[in-house]
Amino acid sequence: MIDLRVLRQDPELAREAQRRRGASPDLVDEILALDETRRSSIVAFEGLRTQQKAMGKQVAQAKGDDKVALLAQTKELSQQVKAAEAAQVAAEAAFTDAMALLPNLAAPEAPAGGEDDYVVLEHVGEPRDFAADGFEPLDHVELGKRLGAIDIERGAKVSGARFYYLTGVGADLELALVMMAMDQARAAGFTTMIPPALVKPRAMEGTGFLGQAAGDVYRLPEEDFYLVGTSEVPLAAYHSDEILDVETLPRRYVAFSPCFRKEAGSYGKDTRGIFRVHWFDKVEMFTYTTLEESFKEHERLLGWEKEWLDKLGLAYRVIDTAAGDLGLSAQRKFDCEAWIPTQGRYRELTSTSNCTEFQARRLNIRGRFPDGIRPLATLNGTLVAIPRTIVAILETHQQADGSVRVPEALQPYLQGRTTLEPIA
RNA sequence: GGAGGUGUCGCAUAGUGGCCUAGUGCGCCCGCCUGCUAAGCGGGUUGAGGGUAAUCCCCUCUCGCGGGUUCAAAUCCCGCCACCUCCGCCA
Repeated sequence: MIDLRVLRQDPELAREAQRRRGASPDLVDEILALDETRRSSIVAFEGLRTQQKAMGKQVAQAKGDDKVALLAQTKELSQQVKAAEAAQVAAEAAFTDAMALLPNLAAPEAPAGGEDDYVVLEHVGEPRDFAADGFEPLDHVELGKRLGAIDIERGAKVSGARFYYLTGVGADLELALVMMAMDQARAAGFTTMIPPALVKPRAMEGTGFLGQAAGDVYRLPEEDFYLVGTSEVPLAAYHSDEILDVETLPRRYVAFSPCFRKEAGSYGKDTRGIFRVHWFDKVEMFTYTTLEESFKEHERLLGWEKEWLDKLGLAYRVIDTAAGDLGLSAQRKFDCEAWIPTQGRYRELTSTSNCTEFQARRLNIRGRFPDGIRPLATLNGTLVAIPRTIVAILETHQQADGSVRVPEALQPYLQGRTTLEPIA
């Protein structure tokens, strides 16, 4: 939810933001009209309620015939109050529903347009030149098989398409990556968290995942639970309905959790291997801070993501996502895309979003400032999404004999192994 | 899953239909007093929304949440949620 005051004072700002996302600006005017209706219904209700309270006092003190007469009057007034209250509740709901549809206002710096209108901010490292090394790179599916690291056939047998087992050194690799990521985050001052992966609708709705992304979310209708697609959800909802002292900010959390995604609408995309799957584990960074600080914090989160990819020896580029590709909650988003040798292109490995006060308004997360109470800003950033990172590592660091070199920083977490060798 | 209990303004409590505009104590904040501190004295101290551009002021809502009964609900009734105790089941 965006700031209603801003919307009232400068609706053109919001209309323009909608246009830059490729969305309709009419929603803004719809909301303003509903806000007017809502306010007049409040005035009407409060007036009647004040009358009712005054008469209630008279009734309490009156006796005999006076009381009987007063009761007849208050009875009628009571009906009016009820009607006015119902009208007010309805107006409020109509307003809130419309407001929930309005995405965050994209940052002025975010490029206008859709998915393909991103701006490349920088390239780090050079894609590996396999021609110079004198061999054709294998893809991660083949490498995973030879190393005994990834079992896709049995994943499909047990759970279906887009499922997999990490086995042997593959499983070791996940645990190593998780520990290494946690160590980096802990050193940066993050509090380690293991959050629930099943959440109630409020948490999902509040983080903005029941908007356009709703089709991608698994739901347990029997219990009215959702399976989270990212630990951003339980981390954002962690402080819902709380007022945090501003001196305790920023609050930085890093969570390990499974992530579940239907991947609806991506039929035929990335069907080979474990690049796009229904379930994976992820280590996610999350920050609560002030709106003013959020922009610098966003840069810091990006910095930690880059530090991470640097340590893994991956070539990547950083993109500034276009307004239309921001999702409901984000004001600005940077993606780090690593070079995947057998795909011959850069693919998203991590993503960091500044949601400004958008999620905080929906989840009622506020800060106590010297001059009052205001919503906080929330930000999130991937440290490591396991399968994609494994894909990038295996393909990038493979050697002619089918073995894979282990990046130096990762070696201590893999029992000192410097290479992963094919089995049998 | 079953039985019972509890849920009031940061904490602890009072409040069994109208004088509750929710009292009191503790804590906290401001001031006074005071060699310093403590004590004492006075005032303030939930949050949301509306009137307003407004940190003043006025009003409405807020006693776990949602319904209902009533002219009137913290109080009575129903449903839900959370926590506690016990039983069952289970990794």
